[in-house]
Amino acid sequence: MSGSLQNLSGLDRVIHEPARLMLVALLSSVESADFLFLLKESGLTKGNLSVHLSRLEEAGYLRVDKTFQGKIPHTEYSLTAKGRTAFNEYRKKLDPIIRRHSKPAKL
Amino acid sequence: MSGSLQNLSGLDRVIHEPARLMLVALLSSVESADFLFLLKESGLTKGNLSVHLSRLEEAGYLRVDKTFQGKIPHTEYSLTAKGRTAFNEYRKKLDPIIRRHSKPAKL
DNA sequence: GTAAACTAGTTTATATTACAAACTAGTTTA
DNA sequence: TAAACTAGTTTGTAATATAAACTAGTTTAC
Repeated sequence: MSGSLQNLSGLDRVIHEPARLMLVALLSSVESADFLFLLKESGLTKGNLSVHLSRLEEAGYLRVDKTFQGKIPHTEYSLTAKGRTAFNEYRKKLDPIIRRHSKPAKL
Repeated sequence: MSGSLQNLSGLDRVIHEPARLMLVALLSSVESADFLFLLKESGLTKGNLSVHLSRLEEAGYLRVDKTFQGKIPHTEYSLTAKGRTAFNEYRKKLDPIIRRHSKPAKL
């Protein structure tokens, strides 16, 4: 490993998974969101959404606030500071690959 | 799925895998590269590199040119037009997520 | 002349996943 | 009282990624 791309090997897999990347990107643009909103926005199944949210919570990237609105349970999800930092780190790593270097290789 | 992030579900998994993303990014910046170069640049093990290159070849993203330099086998890998297109598509999809929208959420 | 190091892989085995579907447990509304 | 709702958990399957072991030859150093 001598090139300048070695950084990709340490890419945060928790965030890299498309479903979770979608969720983290979504949550990074709002203060918080509830389960139903994330379900509709993401297009994931309930089970799948639940598992991915759990994974983000385990990683410490997600704060889960469970309350009752009357008798109905209501859960709000929001990124933690750690989650925002991890997302920013992730974007920083991918940025040079996603951005155009503007000098296309001679074909 | 009503939001603007549904595009991520159709993300090209062949390219998304970090090891292959690294390889494709690498190959997109050169005309071609041989096995040893990719091995050193990527930091992957031989078997792993071999498998990932096969997967890219199966997807039609990679052209493999096997020759002999004297009696020693030499293999050159280069992206196909399809591979370059797929990589550009991939970057186009991730771009809005990786780029800063500049308006940070109110914390 | 033979053992080590090289090119360029393939095969195998293990471990981790992602995902959908089925299930749980309760509440509300028609 | 049955259907639809919130908010999940559990389970089973299938696809991965990865490292390690193996193949098959060539070259070089001792």
